[in-house]
Amino acid sequence: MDRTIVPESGAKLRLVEAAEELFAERGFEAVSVRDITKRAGMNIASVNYHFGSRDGLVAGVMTRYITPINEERLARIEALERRFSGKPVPLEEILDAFIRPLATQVRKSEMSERLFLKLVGRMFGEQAAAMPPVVVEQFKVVVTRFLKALSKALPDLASDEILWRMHFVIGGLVHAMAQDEVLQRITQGASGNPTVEATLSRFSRFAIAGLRNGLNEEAELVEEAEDSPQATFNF
Amino acid sequence: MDRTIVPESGAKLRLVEAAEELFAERGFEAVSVRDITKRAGMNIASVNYHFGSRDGLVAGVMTRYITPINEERLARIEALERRFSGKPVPLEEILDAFIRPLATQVRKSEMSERLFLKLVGRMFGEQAAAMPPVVVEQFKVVVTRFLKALSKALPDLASDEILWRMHFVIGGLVHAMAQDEVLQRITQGASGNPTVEATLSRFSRFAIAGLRNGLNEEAELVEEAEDSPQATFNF
DNA sequence: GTCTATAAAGTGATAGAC
DNA sequence: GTCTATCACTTTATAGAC
Repeated sequence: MDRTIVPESGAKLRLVEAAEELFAERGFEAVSVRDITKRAGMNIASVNYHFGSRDGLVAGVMTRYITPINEERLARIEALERRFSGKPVPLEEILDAFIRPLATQVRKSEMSERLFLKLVGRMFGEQAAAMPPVVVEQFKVVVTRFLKALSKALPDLASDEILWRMHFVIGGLVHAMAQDEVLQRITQGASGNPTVEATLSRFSRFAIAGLRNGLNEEAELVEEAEDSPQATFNF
Repeated sequence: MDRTIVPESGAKLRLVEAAEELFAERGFEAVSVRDITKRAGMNIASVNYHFGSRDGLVAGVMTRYITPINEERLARIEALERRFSGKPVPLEEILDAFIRPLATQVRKSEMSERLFLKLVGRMFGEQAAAMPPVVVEQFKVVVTRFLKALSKALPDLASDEILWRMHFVIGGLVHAMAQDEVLQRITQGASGNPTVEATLSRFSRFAIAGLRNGLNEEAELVEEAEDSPQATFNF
């Protein structure tokens, strides 16, 4: 049995590609080994032979795109930090380093844009339980690195506020990726049919405004916003 | 068999309550009828007797909280439109009408805050396929109504831009609700242990900034000061 | 309404022939 | 590496006794 999780060619690749499509369409839980082997045109036993178990295949699918995305994120943020040598990296650049790798990998992928984004969206939206430990660990590294950069770019924000805002950003990103057909259905196509780049760019502008909220405005407003966050919305 | 989907008391309620907890913890797909009846301390056949099928129970769980939330949203936006009689309702008020009902229902619920938010978050995050048609229809009404209000509040934004921004808002909201433990784990508790109200309030400020991005902020602030005397909302 | 027993179909995994 | 056949188990649903 091949030890590599994600192969470049052969039977493993065929299985991974069939699984990706099905997982994107129906979710990780709702697809059986039989569904996958049937679509791949392979034998039922092949999943266990090549991946050890169904979970092994799930891990392979998760790793295949998430790893390059996170590696590109790290490479970009490191390049930015070198370029700005100690000084804070502008917020726009940080967010670009976080989001652009999605577009990069979409282009590399042979899946349709729509399916690719659904797949990546599901990896976060659904249980992280199936995520292989390696990927989870890599994620921690990425998040930690980006939070540190954000802290320098937004020095007037409390660190827990940055944490929460980044959490909201990731949520919007995941949702925008995975749930596009919901938007289409509710609005009967009024959202147009934009490219992935256009949507990600639209999202970036939205997210930057949210991250920067309360800064760069009147000083009074900043004070107010940070003093009593709860009183703002008196539930 | 009782025809009401969500009962006030008795066997149906016990099943719904057990199901809610399990769905919140593990997701709608990963829980079996056996799991539910076991936790409810009831017989395996009771789900089919009381709800016709597993899907009937899922529909009951979905309806139980989403319906009141959407009804409260509609009541609030209608009240606002009456109060502002034709003039645009301020953005802060619109978003408040959309988000506050979540806090209202959390308080009414007997579940823990954490579990309740995970449950509601999952209803959107996971497939809307299981959502009963009545609820889907109600959702369309809510979204349409709020988009119209947003268009009046943000007259300089193209309608498809408003659509997308609202989509990002809902995504951040869902993610913030359903995935709190991810945030906790990655950051080892640095996000604090805020109340639901505090989190929703934090999110509101983030979302309003994103929605308003690119518009003339000074003009907005002046208008806001004149239009809404209750300046407790310092967005 | 509640229970037992069971049907009918699906699940992941594997032994062993080729 | 690929295949068949099958195991052991779980799933939802239901018929029928009480």
